[in-house]
Amino acid sequence: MVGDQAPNSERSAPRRSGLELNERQRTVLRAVVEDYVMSAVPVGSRALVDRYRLLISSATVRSAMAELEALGLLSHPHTSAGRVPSDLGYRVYVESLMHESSLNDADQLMIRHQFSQVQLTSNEWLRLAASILAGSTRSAAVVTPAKARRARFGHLQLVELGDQSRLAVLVLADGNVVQRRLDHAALERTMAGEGLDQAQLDQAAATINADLSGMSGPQVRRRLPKLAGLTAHAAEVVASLLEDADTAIVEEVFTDGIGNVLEQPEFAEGAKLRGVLEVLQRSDFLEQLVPVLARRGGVTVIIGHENANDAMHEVSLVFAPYGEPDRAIGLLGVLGPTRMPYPRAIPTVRYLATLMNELMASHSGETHD
Amino acid sequence: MVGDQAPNSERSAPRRSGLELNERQRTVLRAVVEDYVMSAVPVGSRALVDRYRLLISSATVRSAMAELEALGLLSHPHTSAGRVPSDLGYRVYVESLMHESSLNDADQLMIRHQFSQVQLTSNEWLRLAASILAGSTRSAAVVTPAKARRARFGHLQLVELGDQSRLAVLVLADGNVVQRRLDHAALERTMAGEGLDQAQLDQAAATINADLSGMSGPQVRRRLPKLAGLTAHAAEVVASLLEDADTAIVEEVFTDGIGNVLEQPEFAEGAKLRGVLEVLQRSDFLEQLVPVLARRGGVTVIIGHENANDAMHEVSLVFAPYGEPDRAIGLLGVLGPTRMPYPRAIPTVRYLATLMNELMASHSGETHD
DNA sequence: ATTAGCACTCTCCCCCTTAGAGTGCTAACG
DNA sequence: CGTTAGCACTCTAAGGGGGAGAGTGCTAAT
Repeated sequence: MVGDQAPNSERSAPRRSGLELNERQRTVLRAVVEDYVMSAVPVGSRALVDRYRLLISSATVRSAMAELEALGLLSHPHTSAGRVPSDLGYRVYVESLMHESSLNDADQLMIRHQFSQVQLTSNEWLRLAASILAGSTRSAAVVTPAKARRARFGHLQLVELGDQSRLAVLVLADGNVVQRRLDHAALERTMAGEGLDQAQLDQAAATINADLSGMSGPQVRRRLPKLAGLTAHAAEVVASLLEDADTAIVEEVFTDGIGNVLEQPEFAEGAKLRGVLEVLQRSDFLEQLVPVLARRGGVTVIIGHENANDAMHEVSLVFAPYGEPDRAIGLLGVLGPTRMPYPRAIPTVRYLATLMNELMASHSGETHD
Repeated sequence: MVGDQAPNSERSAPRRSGLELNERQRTVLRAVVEDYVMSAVPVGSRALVDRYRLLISSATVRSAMAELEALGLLSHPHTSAGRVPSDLGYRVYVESLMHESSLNDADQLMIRHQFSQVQLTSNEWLRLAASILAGSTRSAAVVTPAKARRARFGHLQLVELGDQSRLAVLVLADGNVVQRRLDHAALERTMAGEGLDQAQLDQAAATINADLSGMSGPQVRRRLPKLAGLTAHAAEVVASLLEDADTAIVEEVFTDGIGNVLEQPEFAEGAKLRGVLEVLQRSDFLEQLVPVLARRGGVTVIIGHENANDAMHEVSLVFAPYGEPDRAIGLLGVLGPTRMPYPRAIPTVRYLATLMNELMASHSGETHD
């Protein structure tokens, strides 16, 4: 329905050198990939002609396989097993062999329905997106919230809480919200006065708002000396809030369907996933991915060793950015073994990215805690 | 340092019938549990006397083991393997055999240091808490944000965004924040007027705030008819925001260290964790745990089959609530195989719970997005 | 009551064998 | 000359003995 026919150039990570396959090789490679993705069992020449009703003999398939292996597209676990696609083999498949079925209308409707079903706030969108991705690709899904690369001041509100403290709520230019409770001591430093009522707080906030609109943390900090005494510490608070928001771009990552991956035979030995989970959870891996994917746009597929991170050498990523390039960018996608159902994963990821775009751009952009 | 000597009664889930062990049985059971927790290998009588320098012979240990097995505290994988503690065996160990070393000062300091290190917002506290729990117990950690059982109105702010829309930021009585962007259409219904400037918005908010303070979603909704026309739709928005907050009590769950569990031999076959992960992520499992743990207070240990949920029959939970019972309650704890280092996990969980309490209660209660 | 001794049981591991799948090569075929 | 049938070869996976070792339970002696 939306953006499902992206050009191939959009999704390839590395540029391939002129790798020209004849029709038979293409057919065989496609069949090997698809069979192996289904069965997880190395596929032999005989099985291939049987299952795919190829009109050639197994011997012919064998020689084609040998050619593909020489090209580095297939590999041999050992002499007498079937063939398995190499990372490069998957790459060729994804770029020029795959029949990429755009997500059918029923699926699209079903997904849309799930989103419309609930009174959702944006973090729940993320959770739901992850859940849908995981469910319909049988892989692990990862969704990060959309945040601006550099946090900018939007609007500050000072709120009186029940007790002595105040809450500083800072709406960023990208629509996200950062907040901090100010205790009594901090408040005195900020306001140089006690017992301020809400009207006075609003007054103070108005001053700040007029002054700092659109600024980043460092800018606010540079501006500090020039501010009237009243708001100096408040500006300090604002600056540190903005800087917090900067450093924690991908603060929360929503994942789902890790169990799906654990079920795959390549990860039957659970410890193999350990490194992947750690990279996902702890490092700035996703954060570094944001600008890369944002620049490329559309769906990016990263297969096995194409992945820079060692821990990720046995998995593939199918990811897309969403959001508005100049405002807030988030990531969403799936992670699974290289033996991944790309023709399913890619349109699903693409569709969800466009859907998230719609949701963000159009009317009710809600956010929750 | 704080609250580390809780009475035993505080942490047992089921009440045990009078199960009286003599000194030798206690010693043997303790040794079996501790050895098995360390090694993951069924422990034999001979190995036990060797490793623990028991002053009795292996034959004596054997008969003690047979007694313990008759009592249901130990079990036998098969005739000629060593003994393994049963769930009940762990239970007895946890309740009356364990030497629970309170977290030593160095560890406490180290943890405190990590919290003081960063300019943290509350969700990052949660993440950090999970990370520390996972790291120091070598299990999976789970932390949920502290939320009030029933969301109550605290303070509403209407914020003008750059474009045509406004943002409704609702600070709940428990200090959490819910927000929703109001598009143009919604805004007209709300305010019956366009081009309202910030001052007018503040005015409108003030009216609402005076009226709805402390109310729950349904209460707001009941009050709707009595409100002046101007704020009717705004109140509707408030009500639905409150109800959203209600239904999504445990909206975000921070987990860490799943890889630790995958490394344990009992979960070497990764798929065994699948059910557990699903329960944790999808169901209301944790949500149901909140009131139970809150009522019990302190650290609760749930071992294997004590767990109501079938998927959890092979894991143990060591959890504690944190927060203030009447305001906001959250959960934190670890999940691992029943073969868990309880004497380490329990004090760690307890310490982190008290630490989170301190952080929440005392000066800078910050919250972020 | 405790312990030494001993027969017995069971798993684990190693090794061997076999069956089966799949390959690569060669020679025949259209 | 590309394609195919045939065949020898290779390698794995699965199954079937043995030990070896660990551990038990029982009994008799202390």
